[in-house]
Amino acid sequence: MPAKPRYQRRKEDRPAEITAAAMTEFARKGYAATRVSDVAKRAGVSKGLLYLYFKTKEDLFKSVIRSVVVPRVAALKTAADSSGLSVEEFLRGPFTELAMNVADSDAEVVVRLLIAEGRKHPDLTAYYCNEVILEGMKIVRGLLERGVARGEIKASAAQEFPQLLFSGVLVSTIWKSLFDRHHPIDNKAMIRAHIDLMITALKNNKDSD
Amino acid sequence: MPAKPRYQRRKEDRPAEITAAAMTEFARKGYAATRVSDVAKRAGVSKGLLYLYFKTKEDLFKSVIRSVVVPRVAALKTAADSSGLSVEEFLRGPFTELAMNVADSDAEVVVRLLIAEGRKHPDLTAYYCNEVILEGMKIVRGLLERGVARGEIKASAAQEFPQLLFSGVLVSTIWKSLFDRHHPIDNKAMIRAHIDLMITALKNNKDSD
DNA sequence: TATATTAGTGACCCATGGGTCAGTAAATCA
DNA sequence: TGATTTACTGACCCATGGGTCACTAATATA
Repeated sequence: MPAKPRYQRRKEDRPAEITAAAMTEFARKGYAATRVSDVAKRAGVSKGLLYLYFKTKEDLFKSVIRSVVVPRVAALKTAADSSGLSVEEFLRGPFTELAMNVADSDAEVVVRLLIAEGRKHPDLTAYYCNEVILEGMKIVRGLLERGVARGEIKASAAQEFPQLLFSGVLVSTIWKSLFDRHHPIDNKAMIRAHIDLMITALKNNKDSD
Repeated sequence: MPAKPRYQRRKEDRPAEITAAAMTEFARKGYAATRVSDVAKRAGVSKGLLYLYFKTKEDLFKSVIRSVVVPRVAALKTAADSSGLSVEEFLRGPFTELAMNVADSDAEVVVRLLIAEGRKHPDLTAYYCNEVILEGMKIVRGLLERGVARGEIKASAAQEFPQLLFSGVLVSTIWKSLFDRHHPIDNKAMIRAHIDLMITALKNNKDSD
């Protein structure tokens, strides 16, 4: 009777499994405080194997970021394309959905990691800036301009700074990661409140009273 | 002729000087990547002396945070007390001033450090949450309630989530630290834009059109 | 069943950097 | 002008953890 093999060779699945394990560890302890050996252990793999698939720890970090960001960007683009929607419909529909999703998923960790470690990885930050931030801004800006043209909303500085539309999610993310244990709040309600405020602001001229 | 002394004993000034040096180093490289010896060198002091005034590296970190936070909280309280101001006057006056100040000073670094390292220092985070965040929220909430009572603004979810008023500064801080080199923006204009939007939202009911 | 290939292992190397402490010299005091 | 105190130095210690590599064994092939 042959003893069961000590391990199986699963070349295809290893990178994804290791990336997922790294995600978990980074989320718990941050980048610097996470040991590569812990990631390996969580992935059920030796440290040596990890270094077969990832050249360095930084490489692993980048892989974690991309694994979360790439599908999210795709989702945003899809949402933006499905739109004969009005500004309000878009913001209350797909936009809210995305915001909620970011607020309680892996993406939350990525936002935190990027803020924390971004400056040490300039090429990663550049990638993120172009592929996520500027892309997101372009979509929202386009939406707002169309809304103004259609007379749904008034012109405002939100067109110049569409990133402000995302500020609610940002607050929610940071709150969740830092203060929620000390002072828990209803994050989804807060995100909804922010979108409400923004919609009200967009519909009304700032000179009105 | 006596050679000039190799060093002077300056017990009073050392802690502040070391804290300032640490602030600079942490700002450049983050907490984990900063070597205690680098801080000492910048402060013009030996590593041994640093450990005479600060028990651990973490201790030093806490000192940095407090050194920036404490005077800022005082400023906010003062601003809040000087107020027969209307909501709009307060937001366009002292509040804007504080926001601008945070956006281009040491405070920016502290915000980043707290987001990055906060979870590893729970007692520091608790302190910050209570002394800064909840305090700031209380002030803004009080202001909003008074504004509603006086009929200056409409009731809104901003009363439940006054932290949303600060979301513009947060976006600005993070933008500056991560994306400004890739895609520079006028941060002060953005902060002003955010306050404009908020004021418009506060003055108008969300059912209006 | 022998041979070749390569996924996978884990003991090891060593640079790094937080923290210590025996000693030094600047100020203070008698 | 010694004697005492203590702010200050810097060489040292050693735990930590990123990264390597000689080896092992699971699969593929003939």
